[in-house]
Amino acid sequence: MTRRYLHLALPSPLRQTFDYVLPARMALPPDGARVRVPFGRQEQIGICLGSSETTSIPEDKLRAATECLDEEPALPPALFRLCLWAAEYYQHPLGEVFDTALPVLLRQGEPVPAQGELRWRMTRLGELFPLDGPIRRAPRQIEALLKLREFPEGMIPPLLASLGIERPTLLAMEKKGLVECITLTPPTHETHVQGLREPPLPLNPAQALAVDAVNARAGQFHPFLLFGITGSGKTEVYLQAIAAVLARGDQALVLVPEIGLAPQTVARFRARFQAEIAVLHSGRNERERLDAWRAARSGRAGIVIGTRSAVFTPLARPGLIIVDEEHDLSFKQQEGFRYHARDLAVRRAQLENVPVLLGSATPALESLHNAREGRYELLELNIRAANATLPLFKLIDLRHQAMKEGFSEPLLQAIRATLAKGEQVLVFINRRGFAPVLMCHDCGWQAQCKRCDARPTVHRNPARLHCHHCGGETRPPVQCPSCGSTDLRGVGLGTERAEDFLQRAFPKVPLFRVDRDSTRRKEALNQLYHDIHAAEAGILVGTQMLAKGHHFPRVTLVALLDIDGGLFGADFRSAEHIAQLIIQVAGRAGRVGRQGLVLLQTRQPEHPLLRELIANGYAAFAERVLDERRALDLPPCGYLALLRAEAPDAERPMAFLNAVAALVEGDALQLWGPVPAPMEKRAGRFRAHLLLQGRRRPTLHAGLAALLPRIEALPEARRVRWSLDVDPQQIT
DNA sequence: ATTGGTTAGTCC
DNA sequence: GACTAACCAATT
Repeated sequence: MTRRYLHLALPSPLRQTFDYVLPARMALPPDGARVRVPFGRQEQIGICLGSSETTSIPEDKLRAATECLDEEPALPPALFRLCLWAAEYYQHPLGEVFDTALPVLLRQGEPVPAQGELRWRMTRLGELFPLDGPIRRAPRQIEALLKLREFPEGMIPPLLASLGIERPTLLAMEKKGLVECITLTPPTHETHVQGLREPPLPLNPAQALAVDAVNARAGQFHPFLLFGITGSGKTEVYLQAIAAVLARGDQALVLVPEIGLAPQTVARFRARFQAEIAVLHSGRNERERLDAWRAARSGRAGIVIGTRSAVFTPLARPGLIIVDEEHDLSFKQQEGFRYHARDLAVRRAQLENVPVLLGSATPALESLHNAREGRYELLELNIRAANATLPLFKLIDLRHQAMKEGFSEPLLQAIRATLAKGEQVLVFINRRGFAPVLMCHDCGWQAQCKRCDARPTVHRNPARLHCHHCGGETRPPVQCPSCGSTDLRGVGLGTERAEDFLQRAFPKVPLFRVDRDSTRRKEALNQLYHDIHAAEAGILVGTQMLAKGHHFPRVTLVALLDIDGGLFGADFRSAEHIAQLIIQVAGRAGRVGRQGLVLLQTRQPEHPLLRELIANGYAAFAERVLDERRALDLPPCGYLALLRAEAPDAERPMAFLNAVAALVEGDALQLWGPVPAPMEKRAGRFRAHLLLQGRRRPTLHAGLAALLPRIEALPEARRVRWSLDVDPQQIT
């Protein structure tokens, strides 16, 4: 009899598979099933990739698999193939890809189907057992036997306990073979509840067109880009497209940015649909995640809403995938397996044969490019719902302006006028804390983080120097360590200082600060939103948090205090990101029939991209940026991968990357670097990177696939922590 | 002499 | 990544 060998992916950073002997007692596991195996001197759970009758591993190294955990694969075929594809595309070890795709409890060996209900039931012997036989001196057992004969389907433990039948009695009877304990396995495929709780809202023609377009592609792969200005009713398009999916008995998967999964988002879905909604985000514990995962896989949940990693949730009957705010950076995992959930969602839709809908008011240039090249169908929503007009943009030239704590006089006048009308003002600053730098007024000394090449931010209440890069906190010095002066001052502007200043400038006006520090406490954010809605005139000061998701109907003036940093960032995507931020923040204003005003303070009022954005909108801006990208072969018109390395000293990362650079032959891949990272030292480690550029996607990928085994073989590779980032979003 | 820190090699 | 053996060093 020939032996079979299993090929397994194990959860380790090794880019290879491992072969094990399939023991005679074990049935052949299907692809995607979990198999427990000995690995080194410990045990691991691997994923089955297939089997064969031969192996290249010498006999003395081979070991036998311990057990198979799944009759049906833990990862259904489409997801299994998505993982294989992703491992290849991102050049990441397959075992770690599976690790990301599966809930932690499944990786630890929990069964895939939900644990069934426990029941005690009579056996065949028990049915026929004479009561005057050997049992006659055990009255409790007789009592139990009589009761169980009334319930041939078995009885649940609480019911037995209520009748005074105890567990020890049952265990004794089990030993004699009179009763047995069974678990009822729930059906693997369930159907979700259908129907609406509330009627759909009426659609404008553009929305109706979008819903019809998506519905027309049911059951086939077709990517859509829903480009809808803020307030144009994208969510209603999602809801009605989902309604059609549910009516067919299928399921919808909705991916949202990390911040987007606020309770009110889920509440809106729950209010509309009767179907069970499985919610997956970082705030849920492992048990809740597994429950949601099972509800999705069994088909019981009609809708699955989740953040990035929810793209790996199995669906019994997939019908539609939606990625809301598809431009959002939180869809890209920034460590370990650096996948992009939006891109995987498109690939998954292809494997599942379902349409995929990417929605945004400020689409990523990648997506706009795909739409322009005809790979995605563009659906546009240009009209704001509820008769709201678009806000008016104005630049405030900060040159030759007297400034008060970051506020120019024209801005203060506009704030005053808005408050006088009983309306609200939103002040956006992309920096939390009091001031970004602590400086000595006498000698110019600046506080420096010990573990990073960065200056810690000054915070008040409590007074702290807080490094936002490593999380380190210290007490601010009383005296300058350099000259001994006590005149240490915070320089620059953060949300705390703006709050301080505005409180003094407008003492009678309610003021709300919205940033990570003011909303750290659970429920604090909801309370803030509630208070803001309840207030009349008022000022909101905050960071990016104000730009995402939530809408403030009373805000008619939006002020962005300093956009110049974003316009000239180190990253080639800086302009794109600041434009998205400007449009998203502006979108918070003026929806209730009142014209909103957006004021941008800048020292670069002539900046051509900025002028294009505020004069002609995001689409026109994007066209110009795309032209620039094309000229430089930058994404989405060229393709990048970033090889990062870090170590406790500055030499080893550079030595490693130089060794890698020496491996690259031919001119298919252009190399940029290696160079130290923009912030070389971070959290006590020195970082450097090497950028690889290919003019075409297949060129880049072929180059990477050839390069990786050779990188792994480098002795320098063992002396650094290195990682490859395919399609990097942030070059930092 | 011990222990602690680093390095290189293995894991089917 | 987890683990181990081997090596070197400076602390009892």
